[in-house]
Amino acid sequence: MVDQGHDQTTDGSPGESIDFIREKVVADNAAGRFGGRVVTRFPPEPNGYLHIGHAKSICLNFGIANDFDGSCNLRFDDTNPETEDHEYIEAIIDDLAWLGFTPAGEPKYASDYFEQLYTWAESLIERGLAYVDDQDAETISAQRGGFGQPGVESPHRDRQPEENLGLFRQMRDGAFADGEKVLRAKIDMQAENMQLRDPVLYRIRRVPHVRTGDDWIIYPTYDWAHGQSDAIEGITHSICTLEFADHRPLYDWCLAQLDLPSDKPEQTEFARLNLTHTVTSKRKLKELVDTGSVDGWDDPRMPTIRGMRRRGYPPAAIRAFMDQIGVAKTNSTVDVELLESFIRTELNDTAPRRMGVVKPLKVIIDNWPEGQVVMVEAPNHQANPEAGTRQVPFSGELWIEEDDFKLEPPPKYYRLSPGQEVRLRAAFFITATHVDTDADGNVVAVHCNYDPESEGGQAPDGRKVKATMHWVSAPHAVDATVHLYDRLFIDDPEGTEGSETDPAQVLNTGARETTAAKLEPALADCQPGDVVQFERLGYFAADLDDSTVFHRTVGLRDEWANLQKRRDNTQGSGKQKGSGQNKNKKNQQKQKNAKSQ
RNA sequence: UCCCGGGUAGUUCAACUGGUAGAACACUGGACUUUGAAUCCAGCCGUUGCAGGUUCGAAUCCUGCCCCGGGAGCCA
Repeated sequence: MVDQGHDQTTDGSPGESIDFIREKVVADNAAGRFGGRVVTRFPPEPNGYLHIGHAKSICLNFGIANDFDGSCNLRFDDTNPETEDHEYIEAIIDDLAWLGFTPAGEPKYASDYFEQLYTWAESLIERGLAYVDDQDAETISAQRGGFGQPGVESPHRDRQPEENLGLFRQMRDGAFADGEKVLRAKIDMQAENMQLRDPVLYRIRRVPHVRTGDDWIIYPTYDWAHGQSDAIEGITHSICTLEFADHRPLYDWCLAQLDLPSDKPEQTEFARLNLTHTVTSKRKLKELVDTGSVDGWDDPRMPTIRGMRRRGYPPAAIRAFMDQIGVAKTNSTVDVELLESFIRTELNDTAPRRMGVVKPLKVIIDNWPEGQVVMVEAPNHQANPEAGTRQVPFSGELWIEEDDFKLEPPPKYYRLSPGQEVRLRAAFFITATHVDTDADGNVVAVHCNYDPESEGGQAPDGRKVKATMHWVSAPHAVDATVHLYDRLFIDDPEGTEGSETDPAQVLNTGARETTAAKLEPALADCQPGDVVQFERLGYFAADLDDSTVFHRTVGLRDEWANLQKRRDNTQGSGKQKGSGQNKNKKNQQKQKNAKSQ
């Protein structure tokens, strides 16, 4: 298994802190359960693209397999032909590989087991443990009862095995219309756990299946397929999210009815990942795509694997993040800032440094010899001399960042302003003298003088400047389109989960700002997907299709921006940070409770 | 209303299963700096949901309560 970045091995030695699932595995191994084998699986339904939430499950399942010298399968849970598609299968295989994980053997499919599942269903019927019900979905649902309310047994519940077997075979052979009959497990209509009130095992659906085409018109439900698929593949630890906890008794019941060659797999649930400012609901993400709120599943603003890939997130950083947040049963919301901090940490080590001006302002050096161009040598990575240097052209006409000049500098501003001397990175000291303005009084160019003695960025007299700024020589600049991103969602969008709030309402329509940037010539050599640091601005990824387009992966930490934000906050509205949100959440919950009672 | 799960710094997780509640991120300050970055040091943050009980000693065990999440698809 390919597995960069996971050097952690777990032997359960005391002092080492491991999550509750790994603890369980350690205990199982110590007890000799499963003969010491550890086999997990990642079981997506191929009905959408993978997102950051799936990445947690992937890292968990593959991580455990790796830690315990086991293996992890990729299995498509393709039991519902209505929503599934090849497009998704291929994308999932691709995304998984990109994340850095290699499944054991070929991808598996629940549909590979349809025949076996069918045979097992017949054996259930023969033993009087399942029956064919003629009632429609609405009736079955009503009879199921409610929380604390008794269930009502179907009039067909006591059909004899021979009759059930005949009907079930007719179901498979097409004698009935879609929805006319179902196969149900005969468990307990009074069970406190709703999942046990005679759950549906098979339904009739005349929809071509991605893989089996028209071979079948009856399809097993999740509950009848999942545990058995695990068992067939010899899965030992079946790890899923919390909402399946109520299904566990059913998972166990199904397996208990069957004669299995090996130990029964064990289901364990963990809390799914919630991120602030992020939606991780397939339905809502699809809505964003369908309504054109984003460019597609791979829009760099999307929390999909493909979105993050286009955005320039390194897979190693995503893995490290998942290791850090750990695994628990507590419902929790992780701050996206933590993810971003891992992205920065990784990119800080790996991304070559370059200069790019994202919002250009013209600088004219009045005392620069007309037409002269010199090459200056700039390091590719300050902290890593092995990364080498590059030659960057310098001339009398430059682009600098709009934010780096102020006609009237605020306190503690030590970038360029009239009379202020600054260093241009790896080049010269310059001092602003005067500006050109347009008819509206906007600054269109800053005139400066340079110090010829300061070549390379150091004055012979040893005088210091407070600011070092990036720049690009105007005649040599490479034009590029740069996308700057903000959070896709203004507020915590998962707070609206359960209500019918349109994700579009919390959508930050200003999440993408596009600028015409001026880049140093070396940036023309970027290959699609390359991620570099534009010094002082952040990390930028060359687009996968067009490497003259750059996406800002993540900005650098910016203390100057923080300082200004704080200044604004203390001056203006004294808005509290967390309390408002919490209150909203509580109110929503109250409303929700009121509704359901 | 019934069942299941959960509640520990701002956030995510720890706490060798009864022995001084720690780490990361965030935040604050300092050092260094040709990125207001990175790096390095230091600091701040806790009535462990609440109230009782057992104990020399409780985040941990017991009782009651509160709050949050999930569950009544022929979705997964």
